[in-house]
Amino acid sequence: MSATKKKSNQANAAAPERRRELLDTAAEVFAAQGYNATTVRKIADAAGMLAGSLYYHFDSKESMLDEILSTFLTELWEGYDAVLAASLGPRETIEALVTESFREIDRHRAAVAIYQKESRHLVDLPRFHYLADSQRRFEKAWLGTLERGVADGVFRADLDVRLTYRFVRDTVWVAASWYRPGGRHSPEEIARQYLSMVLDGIAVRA
Amino acid sequence: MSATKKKSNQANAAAPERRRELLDTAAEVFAAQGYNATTVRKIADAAGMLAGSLYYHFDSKESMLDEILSTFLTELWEGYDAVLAASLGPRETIEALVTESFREIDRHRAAVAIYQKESRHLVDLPRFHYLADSQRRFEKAWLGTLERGVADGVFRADLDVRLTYRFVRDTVWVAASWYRPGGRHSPEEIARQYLSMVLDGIAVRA
Amino acid sequence: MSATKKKSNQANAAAPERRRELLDTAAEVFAAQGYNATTVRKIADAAGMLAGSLYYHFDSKESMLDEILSTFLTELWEGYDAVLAASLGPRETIEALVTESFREIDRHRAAVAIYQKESRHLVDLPRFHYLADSQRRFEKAWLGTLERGVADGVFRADLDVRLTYRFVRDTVWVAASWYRPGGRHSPEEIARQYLSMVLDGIAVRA
Amino acid sequence: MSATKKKSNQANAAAPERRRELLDTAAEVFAAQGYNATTVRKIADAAGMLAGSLYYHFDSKESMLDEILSTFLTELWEGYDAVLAASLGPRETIEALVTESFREIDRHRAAVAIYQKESRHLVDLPRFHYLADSQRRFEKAWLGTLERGVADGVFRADLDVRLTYRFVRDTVWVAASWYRPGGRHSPEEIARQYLSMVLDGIAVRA
DNA sequence: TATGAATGAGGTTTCATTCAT
DNA sequence: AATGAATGAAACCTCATTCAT
Repeated sequence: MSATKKKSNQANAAAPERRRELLDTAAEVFAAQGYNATTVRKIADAAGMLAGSLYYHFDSKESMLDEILSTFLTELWEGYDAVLAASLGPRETIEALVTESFREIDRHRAAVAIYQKESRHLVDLPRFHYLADSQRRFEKAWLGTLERGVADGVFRADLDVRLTYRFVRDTVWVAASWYRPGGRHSPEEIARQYLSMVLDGIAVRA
Repeated sequence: MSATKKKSNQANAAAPERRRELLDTAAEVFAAQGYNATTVRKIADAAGMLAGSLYYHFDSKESMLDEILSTFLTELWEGYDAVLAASLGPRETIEALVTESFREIDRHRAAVAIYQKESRHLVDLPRFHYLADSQRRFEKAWLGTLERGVADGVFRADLDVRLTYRFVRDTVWVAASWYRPGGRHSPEEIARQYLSMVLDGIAVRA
Repeated sequence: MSATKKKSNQANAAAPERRRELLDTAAEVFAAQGYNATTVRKIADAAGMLAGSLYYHFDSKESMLDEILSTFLTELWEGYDAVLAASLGPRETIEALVTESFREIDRHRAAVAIYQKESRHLVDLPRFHYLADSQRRFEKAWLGTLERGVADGVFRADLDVRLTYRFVRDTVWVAASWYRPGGRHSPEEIARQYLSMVLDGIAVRA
Repeated sequence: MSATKKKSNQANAAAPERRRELLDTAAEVFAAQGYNATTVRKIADAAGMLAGSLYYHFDSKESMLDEILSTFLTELWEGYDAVLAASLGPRETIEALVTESFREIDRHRAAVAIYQKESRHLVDLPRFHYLADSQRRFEKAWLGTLERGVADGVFRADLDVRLTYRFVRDTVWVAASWYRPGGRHSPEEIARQYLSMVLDGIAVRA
């Protein structure tokens, strides 16, 4: 994902499971404490090794973050692209995107939480420009679907579509901050409840 | 708010304008860059002084954060308590709380953004235990109102009230991440749109 | 000695020689310049490393001081306890304590000098409360022996025993301020001279 | 005392009582906490003013120390010189010097304590060279008297006179660390007890 | 005389990173 | 693969000192 990856420590692609383990550990700590507040030593502690040893596996703390986020976004877009390629109606598209999003939160909770908290600052770094690309595609997919729904008469025309987009987008992703995999609700159940609220409202109809 | 406030630099309460100016500056930088990524030098630069000079006014970077958050929460609860004391019906209470919340975002955008991003880690520090207290009161107010609404038959009984609470709560506060005071929408307009969406849904009624 | 010693850098107890070397270096500088006037950079210079590198081995400048003093006191009390356990007569006990003291000065000159200069302020810090404990035991041992000697008729009854205790105590320990190991006088020789003066006086007998 | 005293704040000789008050305050704090550990703010707090205000009265923290020490030494030498000019016998000279010393401790306890703790480092600063001068005169007076006493047969010849000098000198001055003016013993009484111990010993004569 | 606010140098500490083993 | 020790930059903070009022 990041543009320039010299030969670097990617060479260790020979033992990718260890890499993945370490990245998962790092992601948990980043999510719990914030990227800046996370020292490389904390990650190493959590992984049962010394700080310096991490540099056998990764170029830098930043490259860990990079790999966590880019891996997540790659998988996210696989799911989204499948949904978008299905050419569903606007309501069904929204339902599918929301459901897919909660599934991603289930699979990549830490990465989503990191993305939420850090992406704003990171976008400024050349290495993380791909975050901006992703955001643009994201907005296009969601906003487009909402607009199509308004045009088709399935979504209300009296709401500011841009405001609605922001509300919907944020509420979905911020769920990563409280969601715990294996909890009371499956991702699909959460998606169902959320969609029911957003589509039909919480008020009893007169 | 924070437990031990010796005589310390709080003594300068005599000339609070400069203090407030500096705290506003600090809050902007914290909100823009994140608390940990904000160096005390950046704050000083933004305030047009040297880093060390900040310590004439404040004990530490952390105490600036403390004062920003506690001031915000104090004002927030003044507004909330007024609403709760009015003994409105559940729907009207939700409407008033949402409107009040967007007004607070309008007034304390930076503080709200900081609160959103940092409160999770901060709660662990004894000094910031009051954040947890506030969260508990917050949950009680919102969740209680939703439950009362369900009991009264004004809110739908088929939605998980706890999930609904989380969605509603998050959507309100994340707005601080994109809201710009003086922008296209007034806080009241945003609240209206938001309430319309959450209460009645975005789908056109069958 | 100090109450809370998390895992921290004490963990390096596996390779204690480097630690001890560095502490010896630090003790020399502390003794020569005073604890407060000693910058951590001066210690690092004397040790041939950079200031930051010291923090690989120690938590803080204060913890270096703590370890220097507590190590010294531990060894001192080993010697003292052996003397006190021997149940000698009062005069012989004083002789043995004085001799042991000068031996400790010989072995831990820097630590003793630091103790002399800094213990008064340090006792106020919770971390250094053990200094007060040590002082109490110290007083009990010396004062008790003097009192026993007076009761037994081997020490003069016309002197204020408390004043005498202070004079004796001080004279022993201030020696650390001028004593140089390997100098003209061995610790035992100094002890002998000192005991002769204190026991029999410097005046020629009438 | 200190060589170069430009026009400086000595100009305030108009109101010398305030000056003296402030110096007494400063001396107490220096003695209690050590010169380096004493911030100018602590002195100002103790004097009931702000740190900056001290600079109306004094050029610098160092010049306060200078004035405290030089004033003390001036008075000390007035007393010593009177004793030395009296041409007493060696034993009577020692008695008079010790008595005079305890009187100085009574009058200048803080200054003596500071002198004890700080003079070693200070001597290196040009401004405080006079401390070295004083030490030389001091040694000459005491050591000379002891040697004269040995030659005259009033002091024992079997003791190392240099060691004895150090013991006597240190024990006298270190008393400043525990002496409290207005306590159980007058300076003269302490001197009597001390002289009795040092001259005749604490052991009962066989 | 004293205050309030600031400066600027320097101190302690943290931390990502490197590297020989 | 990992350790142990160190580097060096930069962070937070302290403090003597200055100065307009």
